[in-house]
Amino acid sequence: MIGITSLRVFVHVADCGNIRDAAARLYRTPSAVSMTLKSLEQDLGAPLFESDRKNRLTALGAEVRGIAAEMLREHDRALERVEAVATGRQGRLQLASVPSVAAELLPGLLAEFLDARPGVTIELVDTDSRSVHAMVADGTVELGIAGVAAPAAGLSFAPLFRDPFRLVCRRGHKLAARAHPLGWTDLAGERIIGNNAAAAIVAEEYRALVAASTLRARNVISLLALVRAGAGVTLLPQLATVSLTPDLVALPLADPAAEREVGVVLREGRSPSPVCRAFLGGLTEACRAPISAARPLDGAGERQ
Amino acid sequence: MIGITSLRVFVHVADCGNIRDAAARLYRTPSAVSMTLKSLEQDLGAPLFESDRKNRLTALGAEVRGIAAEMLREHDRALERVEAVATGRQGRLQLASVPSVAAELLPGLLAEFLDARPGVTIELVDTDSRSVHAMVADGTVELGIAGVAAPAAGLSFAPLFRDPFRLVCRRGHKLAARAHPLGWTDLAGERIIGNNAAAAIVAEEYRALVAASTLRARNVISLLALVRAGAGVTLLPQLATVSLTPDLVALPLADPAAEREVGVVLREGRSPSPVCRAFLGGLTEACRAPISAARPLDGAGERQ
DNA sequence: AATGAACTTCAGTTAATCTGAAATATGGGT
DNA sequence: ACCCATATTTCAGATTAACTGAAGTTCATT
Repeated sequence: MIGITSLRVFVHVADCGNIRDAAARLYRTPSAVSMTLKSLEQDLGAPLFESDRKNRLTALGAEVRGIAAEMLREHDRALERVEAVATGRQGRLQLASVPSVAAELLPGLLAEFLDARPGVTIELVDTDSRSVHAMVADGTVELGIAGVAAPAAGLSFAPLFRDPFRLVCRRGHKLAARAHPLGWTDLAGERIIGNNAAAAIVAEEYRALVAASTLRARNVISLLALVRAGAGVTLLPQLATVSLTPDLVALPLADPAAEREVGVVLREGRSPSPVCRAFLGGLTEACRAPISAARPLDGAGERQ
Repeated sequence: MIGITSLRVFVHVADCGNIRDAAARLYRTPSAVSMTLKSLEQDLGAPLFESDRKNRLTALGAEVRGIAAEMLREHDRALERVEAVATGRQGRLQLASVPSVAAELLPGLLAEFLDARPGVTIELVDTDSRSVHAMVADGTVELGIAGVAAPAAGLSFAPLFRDPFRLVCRRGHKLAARAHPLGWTDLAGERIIGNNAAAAIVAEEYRALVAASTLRARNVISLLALVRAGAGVTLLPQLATVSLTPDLVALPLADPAAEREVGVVLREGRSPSPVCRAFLGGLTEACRAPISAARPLDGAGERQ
C-alpha cells in the first residue's frame, strides 16, 4: 500500500532535485530516503525519475508530484486544525452568565482570551441565574456562570467566588450616613424594591421585608432608575454595584449570610471542549487573584 | 505525532459507535483499535468519547471527526488518482502519426483503448513522417508513429511493421491488366505523381522516374483525385490503399526493397507515461496479429 | 581512465504496531 | 441492588515496518 509518508518523501526529493538534501530536510539518512522511493516506485509499478540522479521526473513522476503535493497540503492543514481545536486555539464557546458577571468581570477576560486565540469564537448570553441553568441543561450553551440553584439532574456547579449583598440607595438617603454595616432592623420602614438577584438571600428578615414591599423590578437599569427616583432602596450583590453612578451608594450589610455564591454550571457527563476548558482556566484564575482582573472584586469595598 | 491511520481508526469507531465493529471493518483486533484510540487521545490531550462505550462523542470528538473524515476522503481520492495515473487508467496521451496509420489502423484501436479506460484523454495529430519525428523531438507529442528517419539525436525508433509500396492507377489503366508484379521498367513512360510517402523508396529507378515527373501532391485526397482524373499514377504504401474507391486499383511491385518501415518514435531518455506504455502494448499487439486489428493489414493483399 | 559525488544495497538495529489472553468496566435484566 | 453477558482495556510477547551505517555501485567530470 502507498503511504502518505512515501509520497511526502517523494515530493521532497522532487523539490530538492536530489536525495541528499531531501534526506536532510526529512531528518533521515539518504539510504532511508532511497529505499522509501524505491518501494514507492515498486508500488506504482513505474519509475518516478528518469535517472538515478533524481533531478528529472518522468511524466508519471510529474503527475504524481502534483497530486501528492496537493494532498499533503490538505493533510497538513487538516492536522493543524485538529491540533488547534484540541488545544483550544480554535473553536466556538457558547456561554451564558448572570448580568453582573457579564458586565463587570467578563469583558476584560473575554477580550484578553480572544486576543490570545484568534481562531476562537465566543457567544455570550446574559440572563438571570435560573435561565442560565436552563440553557446549560438543554445544551443551548456549553458553559454557565450563575448562582447556585436547586441541584438539577445532569448539572454540575463549581463555586467561583462569594459575593456579599449591599444596600443600594440614594447618596442623600438617611441610611447612607450610617458608619456601620446595616442590620435588617435598620431597614424597617424602608420600601425594598425586589429583584431577581436578591431572591438568593435566605434571611427570614429580608423575606418579610420584601414580601411587604409592593415594588419589584427585573432589569438592573430600571431597578436603579427606581432607586434614583426615590421609589425605594434595593439589595444587589457587590459586583453589581461597582459601577454605580455617583448619586447612588452601596452600603454593607451586617448579616454575613446575605451573600450569593457565584460559580460555573456545566452539563454533567459532558467533558468540556478544549476552548471551554481553557476559558475556565482563565476564569478561575481571575477569581482567585482578583487584582489581575479587569475590574477588581475586593477593591470595590473602598466605600465601606 | 498524529498519524493518518489513527484518525482513520477514530472515524471508523465514531461511525460504528463501538470498537468491536470498527475493529472488524479495519481487519484489526479490538485491542489494537483501543490502543490506537488511546494514543490519539493522549496526543490530543483530551478525550474524544464521553464513556468507554464509544457511542457518544465529546465536543472535541465531534469536531475532529468532521475534519478527519473530510481529510480522509481527500486522501483516499488522491491515492486513487495516483494509482489510476500509475496504471494508465487515467492520463493524457498526445500522439502524432502518419496519415495512413491514423486513418486505417488507429481508429479501431483508439476506440477500444478509450472504452477500456474512461479516464484517458487522447490527442491525435496526423502529419507526414518528418513532422512526426519533429513533434516527438520537441516534446509536442509523447509518441509518434512514422517511418524511419535519419537517426536524430535523442530519438528512438522501434519497428512495428513493413509495408510494401503499390502502384495506384485507374481500374481501366493498361497496367491494371498485368497478372504479375510490376517491375520498374514497366513504369517507363508513365507519369508518376510524386508524394511524401513514396519519398521513402530508395530504388534508383524510381528516383529517376519521379525526377522526370512534373507532378507532385502532398495530400492523399488530392493525390488520388489526380490519379482518378487520369493525370498519372502514383505509389503508395499498401496500408494507404486498403480503402480505395472501386475505380482505383493498387498493384504489387516486383522490387522487394520498395517498402517503408513503420514504427514507434519516442524521445530517448524519457520513460513513457503509463498511458503511453499501455497504448504501445495494444499497438504492437495489433501489429503482430493484424487479424485482430480493425482493418487487416495482410488481408489487403487479396487483389494481388 | 581516474576521481569524486551521489545513489543503492545490505545486514543489523530500532521503533511501531499487532495479537491473544486476562483483567476490568458497563448496562440491562431480575 | 445485584448479576450476567458483553464490551473494553491492559499487558506481554511477537510481528512488521522503517531506519542507520558501512560498503558497493553508478555517473559525470577532469
